[in-house]
Amino acid sequence: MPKVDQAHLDARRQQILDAAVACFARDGFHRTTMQDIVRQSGLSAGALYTYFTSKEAMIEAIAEGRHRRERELILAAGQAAPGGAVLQRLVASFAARLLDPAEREGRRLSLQLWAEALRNPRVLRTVRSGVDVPRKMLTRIVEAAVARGDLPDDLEPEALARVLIALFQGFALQLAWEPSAAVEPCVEAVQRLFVALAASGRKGRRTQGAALPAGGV
Amino acid sequence: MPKVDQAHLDARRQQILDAAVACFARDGFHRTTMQDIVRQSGLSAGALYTYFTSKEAMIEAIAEGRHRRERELILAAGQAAPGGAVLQRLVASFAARLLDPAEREGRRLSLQLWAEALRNPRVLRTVRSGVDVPRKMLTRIVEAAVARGDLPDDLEPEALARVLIALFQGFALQLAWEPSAAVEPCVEAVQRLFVALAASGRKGRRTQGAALPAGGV
Amino acid sequence: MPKVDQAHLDARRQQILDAAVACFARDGFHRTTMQDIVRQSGLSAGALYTYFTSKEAMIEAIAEGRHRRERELILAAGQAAPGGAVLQRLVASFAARLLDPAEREGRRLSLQLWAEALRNPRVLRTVRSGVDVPRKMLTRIVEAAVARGDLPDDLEPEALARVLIALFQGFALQLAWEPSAAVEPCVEAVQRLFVALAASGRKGRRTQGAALPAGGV
Amino acid sequence: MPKVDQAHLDARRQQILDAAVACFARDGFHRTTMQDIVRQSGLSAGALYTYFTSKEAMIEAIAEGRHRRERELILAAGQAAPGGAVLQRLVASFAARLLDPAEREGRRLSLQLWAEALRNPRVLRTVRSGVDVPRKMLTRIVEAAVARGDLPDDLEPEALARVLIALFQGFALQLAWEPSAAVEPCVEAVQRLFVALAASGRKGRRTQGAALPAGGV
DNA sequence: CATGAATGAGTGTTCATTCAT
DNA sequence: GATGAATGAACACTCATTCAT
Repeated sequence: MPKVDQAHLDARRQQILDAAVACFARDGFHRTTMQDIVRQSGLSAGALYTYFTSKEAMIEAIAEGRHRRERELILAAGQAAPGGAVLQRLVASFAARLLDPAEREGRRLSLQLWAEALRNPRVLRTVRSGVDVPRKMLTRIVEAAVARGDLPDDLEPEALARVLIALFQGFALQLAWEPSAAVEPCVEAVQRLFVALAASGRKGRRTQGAALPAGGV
Repeated sequence: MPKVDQAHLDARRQQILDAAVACFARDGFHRTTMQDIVRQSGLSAGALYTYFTSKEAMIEAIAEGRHRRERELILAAGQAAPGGAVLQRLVASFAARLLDPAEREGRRLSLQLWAEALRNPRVLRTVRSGVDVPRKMLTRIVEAAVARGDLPDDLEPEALARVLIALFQGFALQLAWEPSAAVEPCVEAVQRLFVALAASGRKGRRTQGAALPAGGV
Repeated sequence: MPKVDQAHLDARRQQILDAAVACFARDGFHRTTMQDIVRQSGLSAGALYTYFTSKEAMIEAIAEGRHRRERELILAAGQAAPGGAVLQRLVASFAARLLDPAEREGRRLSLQLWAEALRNPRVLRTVRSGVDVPRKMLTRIVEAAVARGDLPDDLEPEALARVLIALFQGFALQLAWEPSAAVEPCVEAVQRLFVALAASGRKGRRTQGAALPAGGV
Repeated sequence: MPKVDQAHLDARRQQILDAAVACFARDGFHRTTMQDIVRQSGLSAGALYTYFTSKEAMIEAIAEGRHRRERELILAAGQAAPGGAVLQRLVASFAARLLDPAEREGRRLSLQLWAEALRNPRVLRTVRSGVDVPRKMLTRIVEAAVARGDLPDDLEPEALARVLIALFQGFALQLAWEPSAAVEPCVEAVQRLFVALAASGRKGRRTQGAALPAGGV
């Protein structure tokens, strides 16, 4: 009986998603035809529709997958770096992803998803939840830093969280258009900004960030 | 008498571009049909092709127009605010555009263009030049601030320029998905970051930014 | 300006409908592809969709056209034959259509429509209205005959109307499957049935139908 | 041990046909997918093809089954009512089937088959033989009635047989589109027609039909 | 210059059928 | 015998573009 095991089904599904991701990152959603994905996946048109009800559903599944992973990475980063210097460590972890060439495809895909979100409410929901969860976590981290006296207490923690996200996505954009852009100095600049902010809140003390190596990305 | 004066031609061309912008911002490039633009513009299909050789050409013209205006705005902002506190004034000017509801359509359109840039080399060139020119200008402004001693001299001016652009575009993204997002506190946070950075470079002096009103956007 | 006149548009529409009728009568609705109609009509796929929003819409338009014509024919037949012997004349007019070889395509098409009516509520409505109107007219004719004493007064006029319709459609079916079937003797038999019924209601009088020539179809 | 007894095979075959009949009557042949029948039958796609070589073969098997049963019913009706008043009894037996709500599905199916017959020669042959056999039997019955003097001797027996069939199928059509149509008065009218015809052949005698109860369906 | 009917290659999707397990 | 995942040729329909008027 070809009642194939779940692992096989999952593998096929992933095979299709991988092919779709490759096509979408290369050509965008709308310039990618189902035939492109058929060719890329090595499967048949019919097979694609056994696993996904439509091209749209594929886009949504990819958005979902990407943003779930996004959330997991950021939650892991947040938990891995408790106590002082969390923000710097988070920035460093963001930076690492920006610099990873293996993430280039993903960044192109994200950009497509961001644009798609304006038209597809399902994608919008996914994109927003992929941003909301990190924001909440970053907000809590900032709150903790403020409580410890590592950051001034007269600014909104959520605003700072949004600033971090804007920076991350803004650099992702610049890298998408210009993969050779030099991000390291930017990361350094961002670190300096946060170190300076931290210092501005604790006049007399040594800044915590000073403990980090200079280019500590 | 097909001879028609240039003003008429320009007006027609703009009429088409306006219609196209409205459609593209609403539905994205690929979900907008030429018929949509025909309807929106009140002209005929044939007329569209008298002024633009293809849909692609329309997208490129729009990209070109948007980024020319972008460059002009930022150059104006840079020239209008020479001397001390330029950075803060620039951030304030960015913020004003982010907060302007009339710019919402433009932000949606930009997002579409950013995604399109990944596929269309002409659009990519336009988008990049729309970012490069401001970056160069910002770099010079930062260099001047460093020279004046308003910013630490051990960070790359261009990196700081990129940080500013990343912030602006990052917030544009967040606003595109969530138009009701509270940006003012974020702008305030950004101002604080730059004020702190400025202060960190001049231990003994009064920070230049302190002269700005607290929520000085 | 290719703003073509209404006559041209109507002609084109009819050209498409004619092609569709030919295909549908030959192959049925579901075995006819749009490409078949494209070929048959000599137009392009796109042109078809300028005039009809879908294949379904074409079927409905054809149903509508057929049944409008049906109604008109029967109303004309009813009005053309007032007074005595109306029923016989009506039967003769039905028979003439059944015997007309030019109607063969139409009968095949009707059969397709009858089957389609079971699935498509719009077609059902059209088919039913194509039957209801004639039935009402026939009912009134029978009522008049009863009033004149040409038919017994103890049977429901509408029932007799339904009998006539059943006969007509039943023979249309038999002819669709077996175009060479001999209908004339059947028509004669039907005439005899109605003559006999008329006679049974007026014991003493000469039957009106007897005035008709023996094979008077 | 794929060896399975014949009863099992027959049951499976019937299970599939029942499911197919239900689907076809509901949705028509072309709108019914094999998956629909798979679901309805509770079997697998593969199983269907163990018992039938194609969807077409299933339609033909159903046509065959229906028309065999049809023939049997009518033969039984003819044999069960020998002697006088056969025609009335036959009409009554037809009417009983028309009025049986359990036959509604069958009528819808027949209508599909009639339309399909125009395209599929095998189905056409089956449909025609499903009509030919009854017609021959009816013809013989009419001939006997004529011989007995119960019907005029100057009309073709086969024509009268065709009239009966046309009536039966014509009413089946009307009921398929309008299940609530009142057939009883129509049956009564048909009976009256035949009684009158019988009477017209035997001026002086009591009509045979008069022995039947008034609404004797 | 303007029109809009016409084009036809290309799209996403379906579904009868097969066959490895 | 039974399964159901896989196939791929078709399908209805779209839409950027053209060109006769």
